[in-house]
Amino acid sequence: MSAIADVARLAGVSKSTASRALSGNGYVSQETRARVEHAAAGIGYVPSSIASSLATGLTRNVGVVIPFVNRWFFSEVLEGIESALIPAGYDLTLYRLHADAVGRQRVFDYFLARKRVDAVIAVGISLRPHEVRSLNALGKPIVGIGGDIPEISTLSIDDAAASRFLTEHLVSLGHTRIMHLGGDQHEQMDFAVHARRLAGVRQALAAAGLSHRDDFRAVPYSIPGGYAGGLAVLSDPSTRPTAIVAGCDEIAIGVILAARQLGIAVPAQLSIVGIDGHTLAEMFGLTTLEQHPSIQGERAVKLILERLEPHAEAIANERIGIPVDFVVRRSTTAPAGADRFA
Amino acid sequence: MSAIADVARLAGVSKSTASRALSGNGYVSQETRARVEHAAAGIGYVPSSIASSLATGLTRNVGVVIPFVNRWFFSEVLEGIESALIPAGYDLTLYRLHADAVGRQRVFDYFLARKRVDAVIAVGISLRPHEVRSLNALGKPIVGIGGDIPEISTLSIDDAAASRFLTEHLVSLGHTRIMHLGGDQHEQMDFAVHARRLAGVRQALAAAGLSHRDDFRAVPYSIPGGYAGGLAVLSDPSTRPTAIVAGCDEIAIGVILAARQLGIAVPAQLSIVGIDGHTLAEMFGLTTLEQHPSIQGERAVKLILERLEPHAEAIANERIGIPVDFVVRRSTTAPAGADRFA
DNA sequence: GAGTCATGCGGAACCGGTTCCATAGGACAA
DNA sequence: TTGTCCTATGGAACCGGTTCCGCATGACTC
Repeated sequence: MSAIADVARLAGVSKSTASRALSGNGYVSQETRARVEHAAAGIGYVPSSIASSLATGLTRNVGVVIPFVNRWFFSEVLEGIESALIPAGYDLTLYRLHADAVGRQRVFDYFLARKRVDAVIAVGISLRPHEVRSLNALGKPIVGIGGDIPEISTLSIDDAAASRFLTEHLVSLGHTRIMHLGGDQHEQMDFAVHARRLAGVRQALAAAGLSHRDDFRAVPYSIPGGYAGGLAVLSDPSTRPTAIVAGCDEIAIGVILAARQLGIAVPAQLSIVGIDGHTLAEMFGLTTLEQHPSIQGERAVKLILERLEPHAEAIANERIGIPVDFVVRRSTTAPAGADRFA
Repeated sequence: MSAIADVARLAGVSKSTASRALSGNGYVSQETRARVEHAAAGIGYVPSSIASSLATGLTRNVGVVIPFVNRWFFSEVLEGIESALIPAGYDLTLYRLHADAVGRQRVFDYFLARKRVDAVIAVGISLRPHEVRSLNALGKPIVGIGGDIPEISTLSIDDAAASRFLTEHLVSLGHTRIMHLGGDQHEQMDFAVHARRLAGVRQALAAAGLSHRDDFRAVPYSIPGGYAGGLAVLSDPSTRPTAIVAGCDEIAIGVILAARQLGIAVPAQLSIVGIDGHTLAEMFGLTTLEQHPSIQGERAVKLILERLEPHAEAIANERIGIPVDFVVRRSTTAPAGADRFA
């Protein structure tokens, strides 16, 4: 194991000069620097980031806590975080936070606190006040994605506004029997995303005077979930809605497949909208509200890096709304028989 | 910043005794241990894993290099790795290795080598000999997933055998016009997965005397890729195959959607098989060969942990074949008009 | 010619744990 | 009674960098 002391000896300088030469901090003559670098290359010197971290107090490592890595939204966010973090010279340590409270406790107490990371990005996880406090006490910046967390900066779309907007769009097309297929209210994760999206739909329906009893059905947040839910909701022609606001694109795609299965023409007999901008949305001609999760990840990194600047003292915590893009494709139109220009 | 020295002072013992009391190594009386623990709790002592790493030479951190996190196979593997690593007390540091060589070089030189990790798991990335050597020189165990890498232990399915088996299955059903829709031979990643799967199909076709010119079409490894390829291949009834071996389940699902689009009945007019065991395979009734990527991730962790045992000196490098499960669903049958028992 | 300042470098302390070594008391066996 | 072993603890070295401080040199200013 060759250390910087070996490099120094070989170059005939002191440890401190070798350190300065290799790190570029402080005064070192051109000639000395060259000698040190040559010596380092000669013995294949590799600096120990651990020793460096201990001395400087900086790990150059950011912890990402996330509930899933194999779901579209989360993997996209993770990709965005990774691609922004590495060029900035930071490592990414991944902590998947399961539903189980013990594991969560363990991650916070055992891993995050132990000065292993300089900062934390929480994706789709609502940190508890004491979790925020313990991280704050260690002076570690935190940024959240996916919902509001008191006392820290967060990045998210406005879920209620999103589904309200989509519902209003369907209303403006002339639909009157609109239904929401979204996530189970009891199975949602920390942020009440499912509840907020449902609320948005209901707000729009109420505003249009189109509220009705069967305005919602809970389904798993996946293509099979949307498919099964779609079959259930669409099979009876007498009660069938003319438009569906899906809780996410995956549900929407499932509903499209269910409609095809039942021989219901989309959009002629059924309009469908989703939220996400999923990779498959284009192929299925899905009208959706894109929320660009990978950009959310990149922006979170930018916020973290700002807070990691040496001088940056207290940056105000803010709730940053992520802009969404409404993309109209072939899954929406006016309901059959409606006069579009009524 | 309270350190172990503060704990020691508060408990009226030496640093060494405090360390022994808290870590559980060495002799400490019950009474002293209790005093130390009480003192630690009192001032909210949090050990620095960095300092511990420097002293012990162990980071309790495993590096995972992976080309994607937002593709099914890779995210499943990652999930499997994570869920096995955390309970073992290890952190997971993620390095996404892009196609670009500069980034790759950087990851290896700048991050992995710097003693930040105790071991490396390479997923879907064929480490170069010098990369393996540099990691070996640092005494860091490596395990690969997805293909063979000289000099290290690897975990993978036998790609050629898999596609050969599936092709043989279609042959045994009586199909004679079998085609492969797989990945572009020039766009594959490090491991020649695309080439090997194509080779397996051709071996089986040749063995059955069914070789033909139009036995392969290159498509993107995705549902839209399979869809577009499917439309192209299936639109002409005179040249249409009666069975398709897809390079992966996503392509297979795309082909199923293309067939539906063209009004081709699956499996009556077209049999389709995939490789993967994708989450959506069941919903589409896809006959496939499951390769359980999350289990591959878990097994890789097991291998890594064995190699990380203090005494474990030289464990032989082996190529471990991952068992696959053949799951027959509704996408395969004998070709129309064929006498199944001929 | 004395004072100031920028540059270049070595020595030593420091980050916060772990662990080797020495010391000492008590139990137990020969 | 002496020797040996086990337990319990403190002191100090150590892991491998970074950085503060001090000293020396040379250029430049007044």
